Amino acid sequence: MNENTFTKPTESEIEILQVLWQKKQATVREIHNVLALTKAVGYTTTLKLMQLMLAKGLVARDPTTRTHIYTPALQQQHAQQHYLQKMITNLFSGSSTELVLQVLGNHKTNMAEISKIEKFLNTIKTKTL
Amino acid sequence: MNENTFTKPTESEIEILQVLWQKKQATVREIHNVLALTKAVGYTTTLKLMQLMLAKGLVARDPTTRTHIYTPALQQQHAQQHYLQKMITNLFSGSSTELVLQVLGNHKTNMAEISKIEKFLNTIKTKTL
DNA sequence: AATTAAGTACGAATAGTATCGTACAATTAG
DNA sequence: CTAATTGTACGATACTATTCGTACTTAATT
Repeated sequence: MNENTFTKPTESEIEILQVLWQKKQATVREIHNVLALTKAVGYTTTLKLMQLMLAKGLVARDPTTRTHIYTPALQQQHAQQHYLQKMITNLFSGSSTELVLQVLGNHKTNMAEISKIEKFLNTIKTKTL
Repeated sequence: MNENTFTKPTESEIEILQVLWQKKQATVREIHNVLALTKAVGYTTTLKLMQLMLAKGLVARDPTTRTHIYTPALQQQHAQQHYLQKMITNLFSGSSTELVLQVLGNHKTNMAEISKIEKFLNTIKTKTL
């Protein structure tokens, strides 16, 4: 698997990646414990999924230790871009601005965050001019 | 199917809904023609999908005419919110602001759109104060 | 009226995803 | 040293989604 090729993770795989992105690395047990907090799933199911993800090149692992340690092999930002693009196309008729407005309208955003966004808009402006 | 119950459309179903949301209403043939522009798919496949969507309550149709006319039964905004929420949770570690910044960074946004966003941020500000 | 064209209905095959039981291996506890 | 515990490997199964062929129906054309 070439690292430029984006292998689309399934929904379950994204849940696992999400944990890996946050922890940087984790064992199957650790990931399973996190998933088990929000849904009923057997340990071997998580294990199997991660083995499949390894085959797809979505994760890497250190097999030298008895308990394998997994790391994400797909950058979070790559996945973010892929799914954002798909979402803009299929759900927002191609308008990224509509998506932004929808998010801002539906989620509490505090002052610090608003400032961050405003600051970012200003840098875009200077480039646009 | 109760209208408060959100039946999660599959990916193919969203593609069909996208066409319906834009056209407001359409026949199977019309939708199929649009889908055929971007992917190879048989007419009866599209038909079958739409019949399944009818059963799920994702679309409605007027069967009094020979060629049934379909309308979306799921509001675009509801689908948008559902998938945005999921995306924020699974791909952006729960941070809607991160998502906004990512979108703004990856998509050309012209002055008119920037202003629209800034205006919206200002209305949020007054509510936050 | 008969033929062709355009439509719906739906069973069945295929493909993709998720789930878990069981076998086996290695480590740890007694 | 033997048991129990904890881990990996992987086949089998169930579930979900997608695809399309074929039968049938209705309308239009000749």
